[in-house]
Amino acid sequence: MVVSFAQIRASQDRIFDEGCGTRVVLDHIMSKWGVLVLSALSDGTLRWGELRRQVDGISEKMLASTLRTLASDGLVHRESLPSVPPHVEYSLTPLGRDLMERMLPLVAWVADHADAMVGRP
Amino acid sequence: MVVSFAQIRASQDRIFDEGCGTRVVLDHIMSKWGVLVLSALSDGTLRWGELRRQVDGISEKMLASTLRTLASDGLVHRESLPSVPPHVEYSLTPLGRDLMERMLPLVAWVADHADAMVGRP
DNA sequence: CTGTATCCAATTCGATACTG
DNA sequence: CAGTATCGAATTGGATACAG
Repeated sequence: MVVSFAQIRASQDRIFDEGCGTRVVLDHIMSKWGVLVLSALSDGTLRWGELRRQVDGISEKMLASTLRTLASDGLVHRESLPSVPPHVEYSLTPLGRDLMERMLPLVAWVADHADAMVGRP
Repeated sequence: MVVSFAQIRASQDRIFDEGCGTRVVLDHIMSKWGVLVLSALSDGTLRWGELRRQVDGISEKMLASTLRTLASDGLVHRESLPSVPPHVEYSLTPLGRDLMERMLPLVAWVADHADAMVGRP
């Protein structure tokens, strides 16, 4: 198990340089909306409208853009059912579930400690 | 151990609403530069100039702003040694180390998988 | 060495309106 | 229902210069 940042850096040269894959993916999943969309989907499949309601404050533009990014990263699966009216479902891919196994403990920690942290002098 | 997003949500009402403490802290630590600064500090104390070199691409403005935010959240400790020329050291607080215990596994996962993810069709 | 101040460019983002 | 298109506002961010 990796426990130090030095170990992570050692695993590959220049792994945290600007524009490298690691930085790009970090920007996607650690973005304002990325975390929330991924977290919402970690409970199971959701439709477009359900996602929009669960992720408080997200605009349609940002939801569409976030979903496209996460899907192209292979973290989110989009399934369009051929019906009228349209019915589209979003879910985590196996890769996405693997990621959320690491992310949820972090989100849980923040939820636990946030109120003691904000507004400090 | 919390494993589902539903459990996290259940722990407090409206915990993921816009403007709530959880969202504010998430924005700080999951920000573009927040992750990288915290990661760099997780290896130990660093001076201003060392941080600037280790976090590739960060501007002085963003480094200053990121450090102020993380310090006011109680995650980073700033120690100014009274010498000429000035010598200032930054390190994680116990709270910051606690956080990084959850964040480093996530960063390590991304470093491992990023190159297989970016540039997918 | 460790920052702060200022200006300006780039990007993000939200509201609104509209389509299949 | 599930998006796309467009616009302008707001925010972010970098370069530079400078101060303690």
